[in-house]
Amino acid sequence: MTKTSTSAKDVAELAGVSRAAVSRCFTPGASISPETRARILKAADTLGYQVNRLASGLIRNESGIVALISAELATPFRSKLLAALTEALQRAGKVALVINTDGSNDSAQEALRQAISYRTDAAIFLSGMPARSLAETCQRNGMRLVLISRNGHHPGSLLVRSQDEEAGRRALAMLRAAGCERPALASSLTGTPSLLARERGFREAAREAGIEPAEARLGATSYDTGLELGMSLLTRPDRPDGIFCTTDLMACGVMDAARWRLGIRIPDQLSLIGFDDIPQAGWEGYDLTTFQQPVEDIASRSVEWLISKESGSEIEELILEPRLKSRSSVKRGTGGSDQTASA
Amino acid sequence: MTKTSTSAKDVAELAGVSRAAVSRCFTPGASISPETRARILKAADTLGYQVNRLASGLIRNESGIVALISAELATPFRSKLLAALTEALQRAGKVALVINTDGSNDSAQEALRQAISYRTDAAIFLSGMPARSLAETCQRNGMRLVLISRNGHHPGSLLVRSQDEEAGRRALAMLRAAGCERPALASSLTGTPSLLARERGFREAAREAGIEPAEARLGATSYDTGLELGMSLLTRPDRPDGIFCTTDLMACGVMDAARWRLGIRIPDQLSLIGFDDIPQAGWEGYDLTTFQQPVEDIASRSVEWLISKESGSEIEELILEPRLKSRSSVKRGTGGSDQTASA
DNA sequence: TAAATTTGTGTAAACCTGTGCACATCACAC
DNA sequence: GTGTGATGTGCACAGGTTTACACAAATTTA
Repeated sequence: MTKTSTSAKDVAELAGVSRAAVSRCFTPGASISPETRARILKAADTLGYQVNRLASGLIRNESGIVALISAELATPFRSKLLAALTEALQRAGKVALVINTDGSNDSAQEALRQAISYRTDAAIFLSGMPARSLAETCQRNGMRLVLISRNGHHPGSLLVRSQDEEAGRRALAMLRAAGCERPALASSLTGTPSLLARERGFREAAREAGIEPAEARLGATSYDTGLELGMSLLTRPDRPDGIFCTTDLMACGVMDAARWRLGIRIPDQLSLIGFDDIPQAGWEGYDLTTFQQPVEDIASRSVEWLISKESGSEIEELILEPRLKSRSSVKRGTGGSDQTASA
Repeated sequence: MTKTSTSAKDVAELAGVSRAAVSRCFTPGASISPETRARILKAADTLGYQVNRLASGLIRNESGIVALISAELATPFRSKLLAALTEALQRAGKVALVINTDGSNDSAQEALRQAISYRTDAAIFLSGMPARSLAETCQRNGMRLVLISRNGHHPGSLLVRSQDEEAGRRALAMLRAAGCERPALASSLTGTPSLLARERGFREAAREAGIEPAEARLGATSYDTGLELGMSLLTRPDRPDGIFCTTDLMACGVMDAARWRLGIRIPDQLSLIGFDDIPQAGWEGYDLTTFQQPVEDIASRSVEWLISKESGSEIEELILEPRLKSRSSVKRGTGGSDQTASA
């Protein structure tokens, strides 16, 4: 009936040692004799004792908790990243506190406050950005910050991103190599930095090639937006014959609009390229050519950075190369090889 | 350069009050005068003070943390549930600690140990089950346990599940009403209790109708398994004309195998029913008839239960009715209405 | 005006752990 | 016998908070 769980004191009494001994028993590398250690472990086992990490974190100033701050957790890409991050954290002996936001910076800021109140060892942002002043407060307190696919750069925090602009350029080159004469661009209105970079790369490469691509930008980064984008672009008089979607989720929507609503054949009449390599991109019906985000790398290297003790490690930006997943949604080139012209 | 963050003591000094006052300032309902409260809030703001919930949880014996224990976080249904749970928890002033497992009971047990070491207020299991003894230890310490779609029942914990068996029965009835003469069952080998119940319902209803349905059970509960299931069932000499898949994810695989590998038309030649109502089931190309799991309900009512102070609340089992989402993957009945025979 | 009540504040103990310091024990060598 | 070093243990404090208790001040009541 006791509301409070068993503490080190109880274990110490049962084992007939001091509280300090049981603390040392669970501290790797502490000086303790094998026999007392065994006696304590036995007592701990019968009592079902687990070290209280709240108290431990309080005194050691290291809670072992890392906050993951994100919006739209149920989205394929986000959930994939979330899974990879939680696994990487667990491998490193940390544990993930997941806080979801509505995507706004205010909401992310509030999430960070939550993280601070739990004295989180670090915070990883998948969405939004905290104000500079709060971020500085965090870092003064020894809390590491990781920003994934964010743009603004707080000194002392790690910035992880893909070569988005480059991918946009490659997408245009691939569409042209596939013989597309009217390439188009489809994106959302969210203004996410990584999406903007992909758009920019595509647009600039087009300009360099002397092409003015059709563009459509609508709503949120979702499948439904993809459907609308498809309808909007593919009912134009000068119908595009190749579309680069800044996200796989939207690409799936575009493909479905083309195939099921307009009867357009993929890739004969329309080539499609996405970004992220979500699981659905590999599904039989889509088989979408896309750029694979190295999710595992992002996760493991982020965690690696934030558990490295030396804050003086110079690396503060991590740019990863997305790997092209070439599938059947892009028409085989006009005899040319798959060489994509680089900038 | 101080490694330790600002504490209530700092705020108290700056505001010229005692540490107790600043504690009362942040405790709703505590007795404090408006002017000192204002002075403290101002001081807290300039110092960027956040109440240390580690220390708070230590003394109040209530950390505000709830553990979510699950495998395969990146799966559409799981991530949907996870998102709903984290949101519901945040609305209730709690915060979610996500621990992922490999699906085994041992792994879940280990996760629960982690939860205990953080003195979590509650633990919600989406996968696996802890041993009875450990579960009892938790409850003795005032930690609530919620088991979602699990079967074994620890007294004192909340069991949340859908009417799976009933849904299986309805699935068979619907296929028959659609004119299917060779209904079949497709499932995974994981032995998840909810999947088994759906299978059982389907099988029993078939037996009662004097039918012996074809069955296929393979591997994990995944899209790829669905592909294999589809190939396995649909290349039989007595090819099924209706399949109930115990999961949407597998149903998508079955549909893709039928449509893209075997050229079978849906629903003319094959009717399909799934379970869960994952987002992809509503996508244009699938438009899958399925049973919608009331994810929001599951989340909000679980959280409601676990924050209710009175552990004497008698309700210990929560059975939710999945809502039928009737879409185009099932052939329109032979003139009959959509009445599904109940047991 | 005195007594009784309310209101707000400070003091100190409690929660549970990690760890510096002092000390006891033991082995060993001289 | 003492000196030296190594090893293991206990004491006591620190870390940041909540809260019971005591008490002073302010307000109401008689």
